[in-house]
Amino acid sequence: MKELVNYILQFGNLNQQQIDLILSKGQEREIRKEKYFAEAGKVAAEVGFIIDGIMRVCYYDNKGEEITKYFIEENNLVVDLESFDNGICSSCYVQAVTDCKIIVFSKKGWQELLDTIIGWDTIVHKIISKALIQKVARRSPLVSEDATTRYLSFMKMFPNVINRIPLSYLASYLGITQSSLSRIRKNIR
Amino acid sequence: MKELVNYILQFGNLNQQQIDLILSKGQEREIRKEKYFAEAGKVAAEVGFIIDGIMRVCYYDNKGEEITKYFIEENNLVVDLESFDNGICSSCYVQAVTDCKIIVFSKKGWQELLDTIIGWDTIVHKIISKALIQKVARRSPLVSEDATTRYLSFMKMFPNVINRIPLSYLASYLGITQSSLSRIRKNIR
DNA sequence: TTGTTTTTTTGCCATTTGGCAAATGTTTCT
DNA sequence: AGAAACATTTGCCAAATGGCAAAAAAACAA
Repeated sequence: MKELVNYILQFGNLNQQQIDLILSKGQEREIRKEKYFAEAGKVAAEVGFIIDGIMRVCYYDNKGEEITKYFIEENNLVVDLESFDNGICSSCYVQAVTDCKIIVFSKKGWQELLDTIIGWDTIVHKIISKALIQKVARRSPLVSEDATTRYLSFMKMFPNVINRIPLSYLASYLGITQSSLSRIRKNIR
Repeated sequence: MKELVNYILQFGNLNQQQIDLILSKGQEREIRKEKYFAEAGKVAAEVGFIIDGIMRVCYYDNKGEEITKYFIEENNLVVDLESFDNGICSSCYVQAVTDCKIIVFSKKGWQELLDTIIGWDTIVHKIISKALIQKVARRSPLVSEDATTRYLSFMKMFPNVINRIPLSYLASYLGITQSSLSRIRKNIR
């Protein structure tokens, strides 16, 4: 759980008692590659923190194509905020891309922390804002760059991810076809 | 200021005194078409709420091309959060696309509200989360759709914006060239 | 109105990317 | 190891988009 504690303390200070309380609400869980942490059509009921592994958020577009919206790496929260906060059905799947180890908080446990620990809500706000800003920042350049540039940027940004994920996931994330991505790889070598 | 009050009250309850305090910190300002509300390289020092008009956030990519990252319409907050919160230089310009009327809060006034009004931070957080989630939701489909679909989606989503903005802004927002966008328009008619 | 400037459209052709299917390579399971 | 399932690469050609420059249209100013 050390990773989670370090992560949280970046965003604000907590005493040992508060940290222990937080950890007491978290439950460690393993998720096998390709298994789902959350599914479209269901209401998100848990907040996860990835200790090890890579997950992805994906959905099916109106042509039935599976689109990877983003990847989430180690040391990040994973939750469909819109669904979790508002109790509405999620439109995305959250799937383990590699075998993952995560810490899970139930909605109930999470709420208890918010009610109990003074300042926890502020920390959570900061974490969430940062994550959302990061999502926008990562997704935006993909619109204007050409395919090769997108791939190179991804490599630069996630050097340790690129060899752990299937090409098809990456292609849909970058907004290109598998074959195009394969050709781009070839040209770069 | 009625618009601002309605907007805020969607996210939480406040009494009249609190509302008056908020409004007292806001200052009405007009921004002429093409003028800037905020500039790249400067630290964001104000939060704005657009009463009337359309603004856009844009930057110059490494080829020197001007890219519109998103449009912001009436009844939305406008602020570069990363810059405003962390005191770092902004990487984007915020520019009026049409003549705009906005309500402006200085960083100082904004902070005073946060310090004074209990629950205001929660409301602000909700507003910001929603806005960020919306940004991701709008930007994401642009990656995977083809150019014509992007344009049609934009038209559907912003029917009352499309005729108020120059083609060049829209093209860079959609990630295509002006000429392509012009041809797409032609084919649709 | 007239002339000037800016924006948008269009033509021509090059380049990029997609679609499909077959071939090759890799993983998984027994 | 061998077979089956799955992932990636490749070839071929079609379709989409870009680049550039000129023409047309629209907006603006005198």
